[in-house]
Amino acid sequence: MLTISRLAREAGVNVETIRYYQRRGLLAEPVKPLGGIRHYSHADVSRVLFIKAAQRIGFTLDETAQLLNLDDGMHCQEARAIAEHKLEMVREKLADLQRIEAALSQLVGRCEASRGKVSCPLIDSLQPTRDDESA
Amino acid sequence: MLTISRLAREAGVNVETIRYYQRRGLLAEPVKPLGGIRHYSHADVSRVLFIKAAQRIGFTLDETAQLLNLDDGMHCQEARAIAEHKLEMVREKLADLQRIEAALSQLVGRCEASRGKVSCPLIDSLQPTRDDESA
DNA sequence: ATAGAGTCCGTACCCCACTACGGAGTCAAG
DNA sequence: CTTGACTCCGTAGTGGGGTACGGACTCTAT
Repeated sequence: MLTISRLAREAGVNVETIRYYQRRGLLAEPVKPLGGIRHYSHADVSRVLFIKAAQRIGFTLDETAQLLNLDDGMHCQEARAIAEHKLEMVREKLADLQRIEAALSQLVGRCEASRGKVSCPLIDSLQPTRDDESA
Repeated sequence: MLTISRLAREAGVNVETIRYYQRRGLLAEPVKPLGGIRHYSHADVSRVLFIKAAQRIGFTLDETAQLLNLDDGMHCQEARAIAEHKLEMVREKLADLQRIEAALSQLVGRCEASRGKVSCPLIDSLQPTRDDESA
């Protein structure tokens, strides 16, 4: 069982961040033993680490809250709809990242050989294939 | 050749956003023909689309500016150092996304079958493998 | 020649995700 | 039983990434 400051330290965030996540509903506030001090578990550490990881890959706190709800368990119909939507987002991000990865690693490779100026077709790597809108 | 508002429309952003990116140095300001109006190219559209895609996968504008520098071309030594660093970030994000993808698609699969409550080990999917810190 | 739409530029404002601060309470060590 | 570190809670401030606004200018179309 951890105090709030240990939870924060183990998760690599500020104490205030924990309290902020509680206000936002991403983290439950443990019951306070009548005028005392709240206790946290290692599951809370994992939860905060997850939130931080989700943010790094571009999810907002609201989106992350939805992911956490899926983890917490909910009824199938709802869960499935949300999961499918998130899955779509995830796959788009994944595809973009893979294209960036390819472009960057090519650049590194070219740099190994050449000794002048080099550039990297990064911008092109992420252009939407325009089958749609022909304006 | 485009006006600023067409550039903005084609890239799906606000005119003010274009000007903001110029101030931040992510987009060059085309020369203004003496008391006239600036013109933009389709390359600028691509550039803005790239910025937006980079943001979706969790890069800040400063990081995105670095990626754009790589695209613009720079000297090998510098380029390579930056590219390798970004590549590392990209691969971490990729790994996290792949883990989330696996967890989500499992959840969707389970939902197909069951009809009660389901949950999804999302949090666990992103836990850092703790070889380090043994406190 | 003038109306209306668009541009230019500066400044101010907004939302999100924190982060800091301050006063009151708690708790363990000396 | 006091001191010092920590907790609790509310409220205020910060930085990133825009967004809005307003006045002067410019560029067509009529």
